[in-house]
Amino acid sequence: MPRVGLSPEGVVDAAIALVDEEGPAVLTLAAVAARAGVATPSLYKHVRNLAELRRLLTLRVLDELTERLTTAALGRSRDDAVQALMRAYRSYVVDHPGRYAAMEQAPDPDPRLQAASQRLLDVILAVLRGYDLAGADLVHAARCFRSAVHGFAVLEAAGGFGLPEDLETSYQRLTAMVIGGLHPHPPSRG
Amino acid sequence: MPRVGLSPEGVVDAAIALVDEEGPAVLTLAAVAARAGVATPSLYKHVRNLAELRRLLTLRVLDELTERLTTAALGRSRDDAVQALMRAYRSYVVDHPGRYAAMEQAPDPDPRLQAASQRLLDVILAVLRGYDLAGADLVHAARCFRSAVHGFAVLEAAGGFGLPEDLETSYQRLTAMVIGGLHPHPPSRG
DNA sequence: AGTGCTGGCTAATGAGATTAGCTTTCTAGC
DNA sequence: GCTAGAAAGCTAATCTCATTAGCCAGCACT
Repeated sequence: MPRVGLSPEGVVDAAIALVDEEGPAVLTLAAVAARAGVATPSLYKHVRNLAELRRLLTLRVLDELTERLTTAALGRSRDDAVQALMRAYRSYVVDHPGRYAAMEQAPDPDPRLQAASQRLLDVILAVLRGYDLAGADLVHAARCFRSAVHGFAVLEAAGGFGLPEDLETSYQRLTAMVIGGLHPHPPSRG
Repeated sequence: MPRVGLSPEGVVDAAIALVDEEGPAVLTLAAVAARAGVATPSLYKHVRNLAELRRLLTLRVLDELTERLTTAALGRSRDDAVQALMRAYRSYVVDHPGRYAAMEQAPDPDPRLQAASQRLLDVILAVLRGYDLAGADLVHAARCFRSAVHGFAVLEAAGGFGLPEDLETSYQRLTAMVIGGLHPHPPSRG
């Protein structure tokens, strides 16, 4: 039997293609093996087990996302940069909803994942530092940013927005809300 | 063998207790059966299958959440109500992170689930109507609210906020951000 | 041509979901 | 109290999938 020439990256490629096409629920070693043209046990020559494959998948997605965010933020600052970041984030999710939904949520002690999360966070922090934020305020702002953006992403990727109103418009409102939250607040009228 | 006196509700109770204690990953029929003191196949007398159990779990969580939000919003309006809603939402997640994380995300055609989602949405819409929002604007506002609140909830329930800064403070900032987004915007300074 | 590593395979084990079919416990009605 | 039938449990069996063990061929380098 001719060798397929698989590699850890190739296995992740197959897994990514799979979840892109059929959603995160069908991510099994059996399905990945079938798509890679190989028997299931052969995958173990490249990845330790299913959990590891999930981890590598998450890593890949985090890196792709960071790449897009970095590119989008380059040469921009403050509101302009926040807007670019948010646009880039959603464009990734819209382009690859299955991939985004397949990402692991639980915190993972794997240092590669920690590093990837940190890189993603760093891009966000770099942009937020453009406002006069420091220390704890910067952390709180980053959490607010992530909550809004990730919340929208999860809901959209999972098909959680049922109504027909335009999602692009909703996202613009969300963007305005986030940007508004980064500026000093006028007195509220209740 | 004496009957355990199980019921669909009892099975869901066991599943809830399980995910509360050990997280969403261990939700299997085998584990639920063990906790209920019954052999795995016996569960099929009460729920059609694992997917159905997940659905019932989600339904239960949605209803509990709606109950809390409804109580919190009663007698309040506008910023006061939004604040109460958000506080109640997070308190539920903090009280039962496993339960929240175990909820199904994918849209489900089951009419019971659709109805439960609608009830939850209705509470939010009722509060947001206190601002001068109508039609599409109301929908966009509700989506922003859900994104922020659900995003924070998911990240917190999954342990996604690694840094030591106070989460309560972060959530207050998020609340301020959401409320700010519901008021007319002052001109931005970039 | 020879050797060793590597990637692929088959066989086997074990968990978990699901189905079939049997048995026992309640409950209602007599 | 006695019994028929439904309901609720159980065991046995099947299927899918993850994982491990152990075998064999292709490839790289001598």
